[in-house]
Amino acid sequence: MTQDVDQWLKDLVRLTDEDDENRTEKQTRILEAAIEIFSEKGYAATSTSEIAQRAGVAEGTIFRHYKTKKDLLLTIVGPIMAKLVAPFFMRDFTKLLDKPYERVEDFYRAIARDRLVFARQNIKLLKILIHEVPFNPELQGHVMNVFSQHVMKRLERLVKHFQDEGQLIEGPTWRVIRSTISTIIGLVVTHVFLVPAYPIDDEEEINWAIDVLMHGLAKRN
Amino acid sequence: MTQDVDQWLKDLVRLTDEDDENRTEKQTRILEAAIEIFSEKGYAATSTSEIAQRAGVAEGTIFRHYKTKKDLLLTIVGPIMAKLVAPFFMRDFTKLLDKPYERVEDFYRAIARDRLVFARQNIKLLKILIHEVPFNPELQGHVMNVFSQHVMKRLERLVKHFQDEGQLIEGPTWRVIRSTISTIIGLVVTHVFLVPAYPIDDEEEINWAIDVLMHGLAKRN
DNA sequence: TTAGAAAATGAGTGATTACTCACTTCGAAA
DNA sequence: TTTCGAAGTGAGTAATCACTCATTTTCTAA
Repeated sequence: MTQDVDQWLKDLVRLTDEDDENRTEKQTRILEAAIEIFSEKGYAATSTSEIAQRAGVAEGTIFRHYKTKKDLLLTIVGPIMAKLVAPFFMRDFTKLLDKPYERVEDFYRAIARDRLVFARQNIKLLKILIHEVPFNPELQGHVMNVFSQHVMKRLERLVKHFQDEGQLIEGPTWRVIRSTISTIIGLVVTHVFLVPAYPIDDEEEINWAIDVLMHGLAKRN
Repeated sequence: MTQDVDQWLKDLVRLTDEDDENRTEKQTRILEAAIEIFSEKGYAATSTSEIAQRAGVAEGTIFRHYKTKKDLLLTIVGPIMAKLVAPFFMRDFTKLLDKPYERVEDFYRAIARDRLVFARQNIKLLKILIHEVPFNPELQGHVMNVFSQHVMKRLERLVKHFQDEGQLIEGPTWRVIRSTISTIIGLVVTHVFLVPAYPIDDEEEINWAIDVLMHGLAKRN
C-alpha cells in the first residue's frame, strides 16, 4: 500500500514531465488559460468557450486534447497534489530519523521555508485544488487516503522519534502534529493568500513562528 | 466608521430576526434546500430548478422571494458572516480590558470553546461562506473590511494590553495574533471539517492546544 | 515534392440555464 | 360571503452550456 503510493508519486512525476514535453503550443495555452480562469471564477462557473477565447484557440481544440471539461480539471489538479505532498516522500525525510543529533526545529523550519516558496509559486493551482477537492468525491478520497495513510504516518514516526529523544513534549503524536501543521499552514495562508502584499522577511517570520511553536512543544520538566 | 459597523451588525441581527419570523413555510423550505445543495455542490454548480425540486416548490416561487439566484446566496451568506465575527463586537469583549487580573489564556479558551460549538452548529453555512467569498468581490471586500478594520483592531488592543501586563511575549502584536488564530482555527477546522467523526473531549483538546500556545507566547525571561 | 497523419477549426447540436409572466390559489379583513 | 393583495404556479424564453464532427491547415518523414 505504501509502495503503491510511492509508485503513484513516481509515475505521476515522470508522466507529468513527459506530458510537459509532448505538449503542443496551443495545448499549453489552453492549460494556462484554464488555470487562470478556474482560479478566478471557479471550475463550475468557467465555460469552455471562455477558456478557448483566452487561449486564442477554437473551442473544438480543447476537446481534441481533453475528453471533457472535468478531464481538463483533473489534468491540472493531479500534478499539483503530487507536488504538494512530495517533500514527505523524499528519501531525505526517512533518512532524517537516522541522524541522532538532528533538531526538530531545523526540520520544521526547512519544511516551512520550502512550502512557503512552493505556495507562492503555485497560488492559482493551490486555489483550484482547495476549491474543487471538497466537491469532487474521487479527488477527496484520494487526498484523504494520501494524507492519512502516508503523510500522517510518516509524521507520526518522526514525532515519536523526537519525543523519545526528549526534544518534544509527551502525549498523543497527533496533537503535536496538529499544532505544528496549524502553525505552518497559518503562516503560509496568511502571507501567501490573505495579505501577500504585506512585506515580510521570510526567514524572520519563520524563525518567530517556529520559535513560538517550539517553546510550546518543548518537553516539560 | 467603527460605529457604522457596530450599527451594521445590530441592524443585521435585528433584520435577520424579523425576516425569520415573517417567512412563509415555503420560503423557509427554499432556504433550507438552497443551503443544503450550495454546501454540497457549490453555488455555481447548483441550479434553481434543483433547489425548487428539493424544497417541494415551483421554480417560480423562488423568484417571488429572491430577485436572482445571487440574491438567494447573499441572503444565506450575510447573516452567517455577522454571527461569525459577533463575539468580537460584544460588550464583554471591550470590558475585558478593564479587569486587570484577567488571564489571556482564559480569554483564548473561551473564544476557542465558543467558536468550536458555533462551527459545529453551522458547518454547511460556513462551507458556503468559505467557498463563495473568494469569488464574490463585494463579499470579499466586506469581509476584508470587517476583519482588518474591526476584528484586527480589537485584537491588537487586547494583545497590547496583555503584553503591557507582562502576560504575553513582546514584539509585533500581529505576530502574536497570527499564532493565536492559527491555533484556534487549526483546532476548529481539524475537528469540525476534516475529521469530525474522530471522537474528542472538547475541553481536553482546547486546554492542550491553548496550553501549547501559551507556553510559546508567554513572556520570555 | 509529396503523402499521410496529427492538429486545429467553427458551425452546429440537444440539453440546461436563470428568469418571466399570465394565471390560479389562498387567507384574512370587511 | 365577498373582496383583494399576497403567495404560489408552471409553461415558456432567450441565452448559454459542454461537446461533436466534417472539413481544413499544419507538420513530418520519405
